[in-house]
Amino acid sequence: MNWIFKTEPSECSIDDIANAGPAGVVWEGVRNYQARNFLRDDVKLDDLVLIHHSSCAEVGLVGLGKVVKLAYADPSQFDPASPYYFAKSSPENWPWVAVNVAFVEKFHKVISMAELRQHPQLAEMLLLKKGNRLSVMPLTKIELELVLFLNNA
DNA sequence: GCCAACGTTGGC
DNA sequence: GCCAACGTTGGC
Repeated sequence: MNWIFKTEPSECSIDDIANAGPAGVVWEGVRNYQARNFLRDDVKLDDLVLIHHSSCAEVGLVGLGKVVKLAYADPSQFDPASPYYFAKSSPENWPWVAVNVAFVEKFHKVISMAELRQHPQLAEMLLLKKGNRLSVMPLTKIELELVLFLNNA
């Protein structure tokens, strides 16, 4: 499948992913059950991931990554020093998973949500839905291909 | 910083 | 298990 992952660039930007090398970055800190279920059950190796910068000056799609490690226990849930620490997690029983995401490409420009909204083919894109707060969401092949086309347009 | 939308919590 | 109150997300 194909995905959009949201990230705050102050925490993990497309450049950080580019600098992480083939092992990728640890995609940690997902603390929503619906997003967790996608990560755990549906995200597969080599799935392509559009990277979306949120809560920043230039919100939008900034590049492409791919999944290089399947879901495993999110290490941050066990780390009291982490903002993502989850006190109820134990080594035997933990709810939160991480995957690793490696760099594929950085877009020539930030593709804003306003630009995406101009394309009727993207009307059903979850990212554009009102009130959507999922940080991990599926994307159709058509939607992905159109975004990649827009990057080169 | 505003605020709509959604998720979570907790009393009952 | 209902639902009001509260907290968080995240675009604008």
